[in-house]
Amino acid sequence: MADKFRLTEGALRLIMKGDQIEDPIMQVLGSKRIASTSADKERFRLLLSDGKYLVSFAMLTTQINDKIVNGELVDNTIIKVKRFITSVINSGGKSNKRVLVILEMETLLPGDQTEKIGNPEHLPETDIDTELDDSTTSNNAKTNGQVNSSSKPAPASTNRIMSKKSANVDLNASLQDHVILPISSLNPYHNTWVIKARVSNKSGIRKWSNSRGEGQLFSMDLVDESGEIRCTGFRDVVDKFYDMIEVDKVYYISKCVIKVANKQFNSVKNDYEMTLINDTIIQECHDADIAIPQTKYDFINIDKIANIETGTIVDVIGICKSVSEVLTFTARSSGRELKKRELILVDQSNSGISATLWGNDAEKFEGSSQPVVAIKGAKIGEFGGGKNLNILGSSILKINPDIPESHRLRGWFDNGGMQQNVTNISAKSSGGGLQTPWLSLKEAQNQPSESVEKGVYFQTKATVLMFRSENCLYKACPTEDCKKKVVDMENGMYNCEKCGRQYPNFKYRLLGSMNIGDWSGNQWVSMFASEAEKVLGMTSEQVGEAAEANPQALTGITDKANFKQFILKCRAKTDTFNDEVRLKTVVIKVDNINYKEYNAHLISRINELQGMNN
DNA sequence: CCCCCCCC
Repeated sequence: MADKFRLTEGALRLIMKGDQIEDPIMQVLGSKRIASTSADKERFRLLLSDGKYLVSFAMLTTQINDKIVNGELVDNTIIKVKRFITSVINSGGKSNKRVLVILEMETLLPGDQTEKIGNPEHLPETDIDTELDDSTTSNNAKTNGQVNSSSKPAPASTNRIMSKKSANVDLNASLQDHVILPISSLNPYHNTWVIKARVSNKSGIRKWSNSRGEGQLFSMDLVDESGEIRCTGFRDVVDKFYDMIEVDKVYYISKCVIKVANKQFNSVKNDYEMTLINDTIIQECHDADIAIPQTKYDFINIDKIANIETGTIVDVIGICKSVSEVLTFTARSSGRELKKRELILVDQSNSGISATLWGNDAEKFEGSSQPVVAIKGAKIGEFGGGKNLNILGSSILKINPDIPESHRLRGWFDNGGMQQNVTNISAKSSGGGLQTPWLSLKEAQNQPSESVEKGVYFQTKATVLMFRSENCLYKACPTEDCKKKVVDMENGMYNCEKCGRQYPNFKYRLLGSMNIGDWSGNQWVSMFASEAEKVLGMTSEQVGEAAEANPQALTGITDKANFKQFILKCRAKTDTFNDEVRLKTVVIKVDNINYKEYNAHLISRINELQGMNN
């Protein structure tokens, strides 16, 4: 039986000299797992025989590890080696070794149907060419591809992406002929490696300026079958590599610096990250290799997000059930003009969440067809007790990706999911749409610090004890939605620093501050114009006009608010001012007391206190 | 060496 498959005697001697042999037939005489770092994907070493010689420095590329794992390569198995590379490695100052890596193979005869053929002996070391290749020199160069082209060396002249400044590297060098290491095996202690990775995401070029200097940077996410890694280039390296990198393309990459990733800022699943340097070599890989995966997701159902901490980075897939227009507004904190678009994503957990796209992402998005939206690396945010998602610059957003989860969702949505009532976990006030809880002022003041750091929402029936008249009115920018205080230029013009221009007019706006009391205590609270107007029973404009006519009138107006009672929806949040932490309470909504509702609440509380609710 | 991703 084994006669049918004559081993290619002597093949290993040629191979270990760096030659290529077409489809040599060999016998596996043993295999073992290579001890590796914890982060490493497992690798297997083979004892190979060509019938005459034995080589123990043979490995499988990790893509075909399953052949060992599933028992296909038991001892004595006869294989045809269809694609392989050899490479000289020098690890840790010891003598050089040439290793043989099998990239593609076919089992000709299972090991249990034959036995060891011949009496092979270890290939003498003198027969192994361990001359260190100059930098990245290809072993194929020695045979010029004539013996065999099965490893498909790219013509040296074409499609080469290489840093011009790395001219010291042999331009005939092709990284593809090197041992390709899995991304998961990269670590800071080993710097001679080549990876083959798909660029799954690429940032824009960002400039920074801080106390330590300024510069520019860009980053990209690299992924292979073993894992992923974030890769960043700084300053002039940006100019060198930025344009040549295209998302979704596969590259051979070598000579980067590997350092420990700062997990605080890097959600890519790798303990390390890499930095592009001047010596870095990047070469595009042209043979489409399906073993290099597309984006890796770790999807979480939308309903689960309700219970995940704000700030966490997650992967989410959902149907874009609805989408807002692009909204433009000015950030109160930074004064910057922002653009956003909000999507409602729903999934089979019958939950929905608001996902916000920013800037360019917001403008580009087209969601009218209710597509599947997959997001890798969205950041969980919180507003009014509900959770939402922010699509960051580092997030990967894909529309209708061709992945099973996407097809499953489509099927669900188009066959009934569309009509399902979903729980919107972005709804204001925590607990998924529950009404704002009733707390007394004293209870609100005694909330645990971790709660008030995030903000506690509550409502209470309170009496206005004193509405402050000082500074309750200001002259605001007349532009719609810009509420910034303007500076009177004393020449009939009013300057808005936020809008950066002057206007001949302004708008009066109220800014309410009052002391309120309920049965438990009292509290200073502030509120914006819309709510202050409800308390005073006048519009900002009316108050402004009255004060302009007679400044003395202002105290009369604010005094009228005293002893009025309202249902106040508030947010209590800690605020640090001059190193002092204090509780800041903002009235979000002022409502007149609906006695029917309020009495129902009181009755419910009484029943609760009497233990009659259950 | 960045590390911002914003708003109600």
